[in-house]
Order: sequence, then structure tokens, then C-alpha cells
Amino acid sequence: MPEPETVRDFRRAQIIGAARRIVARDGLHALTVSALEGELAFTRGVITYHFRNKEEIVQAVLASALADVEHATVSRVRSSMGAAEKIEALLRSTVRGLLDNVEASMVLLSFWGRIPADPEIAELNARLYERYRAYTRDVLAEGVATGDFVPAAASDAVAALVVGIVIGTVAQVCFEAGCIDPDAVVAEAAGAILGHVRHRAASCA
Amino acid sequence: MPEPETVRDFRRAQIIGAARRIVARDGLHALTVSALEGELAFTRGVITYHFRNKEEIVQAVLASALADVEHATVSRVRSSMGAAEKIEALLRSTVRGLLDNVEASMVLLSFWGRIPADPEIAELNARLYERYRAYTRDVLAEGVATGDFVPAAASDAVAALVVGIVIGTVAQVCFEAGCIDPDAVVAEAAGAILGHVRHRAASCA
DNA sequence: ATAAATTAAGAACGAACGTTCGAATCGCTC
DNA sequence: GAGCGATTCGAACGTTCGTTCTTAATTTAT
Repeated sequence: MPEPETVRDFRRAQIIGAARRIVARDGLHALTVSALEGELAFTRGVITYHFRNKEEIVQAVLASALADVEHATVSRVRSSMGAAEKIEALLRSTVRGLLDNVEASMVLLSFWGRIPADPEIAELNARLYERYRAYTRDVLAEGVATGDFVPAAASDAVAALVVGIVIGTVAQVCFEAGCIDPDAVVAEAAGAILGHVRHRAASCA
Repeated sequence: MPEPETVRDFRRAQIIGAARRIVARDGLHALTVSALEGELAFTRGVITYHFRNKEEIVQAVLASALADVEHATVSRVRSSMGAAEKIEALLRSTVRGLLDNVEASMVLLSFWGRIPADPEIAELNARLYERYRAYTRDVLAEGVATGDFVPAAASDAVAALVVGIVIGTVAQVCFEAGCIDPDAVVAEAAGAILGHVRHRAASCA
């Protein structure tokens, strides 16, 4: 990630940052040029000079949030871990990472409203989740190969379950501030899933 | 649910139905008076005659979808079931019910974008999920009382986990049509959670 | 049959949106 | 310090939005 050198890059980053704050705070529908003027100390001349149009800003906001979320998820799992550890890290670290960057998470949740109307956004979202599911499937297969997991588990369904738990937990925390303890939820989820995919002998004392 | 008798009630239902279709198909931002004119065979005179303003339509759409979803969830669990059956029904029937009425589900997902800006919508959503969590906690307590479940389980976290699974699964199905098999996901989820809250003796052959 | 009330129609309005554009200002080079 | 490109400014434009209002059509009651 190179430091912004030119004025252009600096301004663009500044505008995208303001746009992200607006979207995370008030929703995507509140992202207007006037709102950007208020959030920054600029007039709209600056904004329209550095971006061709508003759609370019919207896409930059989405790309920025997607990059953050991507970085907060899979990259936290170390390859030195065992399969069971990886599954737990996949859950715990991902939820933690998403909630450490609530702004990016809220931005992505805001973009959900555009999925029905915008196939491009739908595909970016689908790719994100599919990548996460694919990684989960790999870990499951790895666990089966090492003999840690039972081979019968339907890895497609379990992968979707893991992703669903992450999505559902983050959504509840983001939309109902204070009502949910994500660490406790993730702990239960990890226990339940590992107890389900691991050989019974390992979990039954 | 009384049949619409007066012309007024009939027209209102007609307009709300069209509004729901628009929101479910294209998102909440696409719900404009002009779009309603197109979806119905009316002019905007009719619409503004039967509704004070657009906000009233929006709230009616939300209330309508909330009622549908509410009906599709808790009401499907029979009180004659055992605790374990209830947990499974809570998962399976709820996901099924939500996906049987994709329109209502998509409407609710569309309204998520308004949660950051609209405390009223945020609370309606929070209430829906909290009621679902409370019911799950009751079932868990019932299972503990009958000796089916281990008493140690943190029911708050497990309840949030159940709701999260429902949300995450429905979201994946709605946003990635065809990629996810909800029945398989729910089956894995039910197996994992029941294996986790049930006494080990019951699940270890 | 006629008067009154209800409902439908569609033109017109102000407000807010994204965009465009010419003038003003800054920063650098020669 | 004059000249020039890069940047900032803010007014103005056309469009679309939700709302309002007048007129016409239809239904209901007497």
C-alpha cells in the first residue's frame, strides 16, 4: 500500500474516507455530494474534479471496504495451525476482525441494499463469501486428511454454515449495539461445529 | 385478517403489494411514486389520495413484511414438541418459512440499509430478533429442565447463534441464488447445535 | 333523477439531486 | 515575477423526487 504521493491521490483518499464515514454512519442513501461537502471542508468543485462522477466514488467506497474486510478475515489464519485451530480462528478472528473495523462492516452491510438492482455489486459480494467458503472447505478437507475430522461431513453445507454464522453474528452486533456478546457467540459456535465435525472420541470424555 | 371491504382498504392493499414487489425486486431506493405508477395501472393521484405521503407507504411495507416474517417463524413451532425437536424446528422451519416468502425476506433485508439512520426501524428489527432469541432461550431452559440439555450452555450466546445462523443462511441464499442449499446448511446447524447442548451420552454412540 | 360524496386523473410546484462550467487561486518553472 | 498547468471555487443547469391542487369521473344517497 504506497503512501499517497500526489495531491490527487491524497484528495481521493480523503474523499473516500469521508464517504466511508457517511455510509457507515447514515447508510448508502445518505451519501450525497452535499453530505460530502459537509463532511469535508471542501466545495463540490473539488469532489467533482477528482472523481468523474458519483458512481466512481460509490465504487471506490465499496472497493475500499471490501479490501479491509478481506484483510480482516482470511489473512488472520496461520497456515501452521491444525485444522481444528483453523476452524476456530476462521470463526473467532473473522468476527473479531470485522468488529474491529465496524466502519467497513457497516459499509458492506449498506451495500446489501443494492444487490438486487446491481449485478456487479452482487457478484463482488458473492465472490467474497464464496472465497471464504472455499477456504473453509479446504480446512475441512485438511482435517479429514489428517484424521481429525469425520469424513462424512458435508463440507459445502458446513462452509456455508460457518460463513452464515459470521454474517449473522456481525449483523446482530452491528444492528443491535450492546445486546450481543460476539465472543460468547463465537465460542459456542466453534464448540458446536468442532464437536460436530471432529471424531466423537475426541469430544466425548 | 379481514377481507378488504371498502375501496380504500382494497386500494391500500393493492398499493402496498406493488410497493413490496418493487422493494423486493429492486431495493428500497427504487421505491418511488413514479415506480409505483408503473407497477400499478394508476396515476399518482390515486396513490397520494390513499396515503398521506410516501413515508406512510414505506412504513406499511415494512409492517407488512414484518408480519409475514413473524408468522413464518415462531408460529411454526408446536408446543407439543420436545426441546430438541423445537430447536431443530426453530432452525429448519424458520429458514424454510423465510425462503418460502422470499419477497418478505428481501424487503426486510432492504430495510437494513435504513437502520443506521432510522432508530424506529432499528428497534422494529431488534425487537423481531430479540423475540426470536427469547423464544430460543425458553426452549433451551425447557431442555435443561427436562434433562435433555446440559445446564452449562450459555443460553444467551446459543440463542444469538441460532438467530445468526438463520440470518446468515437466508442472506446467503437471497444474495447468491443457487449457490447454497439451505436445507443442508440447516441440517448441519441443527446437528452441531444439538450435539453441543445435548448430553454427550445422547449423541455418542 | 339529482345532489352530494368519494375517488381518479394529471398538471404544476418547490426542493434536492448530480453534473457542468467559467472564473479565481495556488504552486511551480524559467 | 511572469507564465502556465493544476487545483479550488461556487454559481447555474437539467432532472427527478415527493407533494399539492384543480378538475373530471364515478359512486352513493335521497
